[in-house]
Amino acid sequence: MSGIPSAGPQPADLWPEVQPDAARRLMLAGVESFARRGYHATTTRDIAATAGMSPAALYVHFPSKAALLFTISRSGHEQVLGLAQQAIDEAGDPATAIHDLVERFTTWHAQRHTIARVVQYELEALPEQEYGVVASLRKDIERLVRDVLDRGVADGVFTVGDAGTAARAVLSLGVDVARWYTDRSRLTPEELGREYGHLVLRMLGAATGERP
Amino acid sequence: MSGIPSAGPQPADLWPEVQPDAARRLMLAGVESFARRGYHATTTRDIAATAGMSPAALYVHFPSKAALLFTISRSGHEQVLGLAQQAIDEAGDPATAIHDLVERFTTWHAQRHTIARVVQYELEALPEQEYGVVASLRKDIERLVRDVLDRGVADGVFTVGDAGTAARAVLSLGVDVARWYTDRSRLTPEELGREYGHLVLRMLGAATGERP
DNA sequence: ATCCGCGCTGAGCGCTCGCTTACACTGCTG
DNA sequence: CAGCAGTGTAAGCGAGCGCTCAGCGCGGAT
Repeated sequence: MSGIPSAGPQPADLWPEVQPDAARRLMLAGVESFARRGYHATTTRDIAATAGMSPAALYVHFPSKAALLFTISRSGHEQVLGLAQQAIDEAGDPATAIHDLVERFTTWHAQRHTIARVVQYELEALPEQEYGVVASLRKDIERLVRDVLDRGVADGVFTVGDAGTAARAVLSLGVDVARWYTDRSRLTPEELGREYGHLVLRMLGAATGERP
Repeated sequence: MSGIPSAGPQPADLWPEVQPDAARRLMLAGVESFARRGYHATTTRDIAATAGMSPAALYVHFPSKAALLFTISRSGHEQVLGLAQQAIDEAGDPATAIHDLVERFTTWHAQRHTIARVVQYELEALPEQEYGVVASLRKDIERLVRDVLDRGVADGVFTVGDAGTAARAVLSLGVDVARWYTDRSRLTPEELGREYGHLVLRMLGAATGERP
């Protein structure tokens, strides 16, 4: 159905547009630290040390530790939203759309599992206003999936008891990948994405013409 | 297939065996605080205030804040392991076993979503030794699911590309419920459990004799 | 040659953290 | 009644936190 080539597993080329270079290094260091220990257990000294700078350097580029998290989180959510939207736009029918969306969504969460962990599990640490921005992006993503599911049910390709619950389940599978996937996991991000795309179609009652 | 009656949505009767009463109130306060803000963002003063005591009272019953988390986490993991084991023991075949396991697992995570959040998402805050104990319980749970899946594949009732990946997916669905479920969610824990039990059977390629 | 402004640092401020200590109250036991 | 174990508190210690600030080095414009 889709078959996206891997963009490379390293996050080195994340945020190529962020200027100056030091700000990007701080974001990278923040992702690393937040993912490993969690936002609240991470100190600004940790982040600075990982980025090879003094603690005060953080405040030259970001007004606060929370603002650094927000920049990371918003960017990640925008990437995911874009990737979901693209999968839907490029697909002709709901089954292909859901399949490709799940495949790319899952692959992204496995490939970028460090940033994905921050994106999915540290958003409650955001200040109220910033949280609102991110929450709105999350609603957009859920709405996208929900709408495709509704179309599929209307077309008779999906059979689900409750579309809202099914949408949650579809996203849950991909989101949870960020929790358990590591670089030592047996399947590559692409293999996992393909497998999950398949599982989800079956879960939704869409015949995929398979047999072992 | 199963149909477990709800044990009551309130966690008031959790840990009825914990003595003295003040220790249980502290655990309850800890669960509440850890779930809402996360372990590291929770202060011992928060916990004590929620339990209606002075900060020093915590140390009468627990040697440290981390020990309180450990007590909560271990107990929760033991409950989940027990519930999974029981579902398997009571079922005659792999399909029924997986269905009932997912149903009870999901219902538990929705009904006890506050403690489930702590159990599933705060374990990395545990000290190394305590983490080991909990990690071992988690391995037991995963092994349980994995074994049932293997049996089902051998019997020809399940069709999956990779049993390990499928086991992860099955557990992911239930675990992630703790992240998004709230008391205001549209489906009751029991309804959600039934729906997820159904979805998982279909995901595993087990015909359930359904049609809308 | 001088100046400016950006990127960065060393030092440290004010505060809150987990936890300890000294002590008080209660009810039970001899 | 004295003694004691169990349960609680008020006060506060030392450490580490997020963040600030005065100043420094340096490349480019004047």
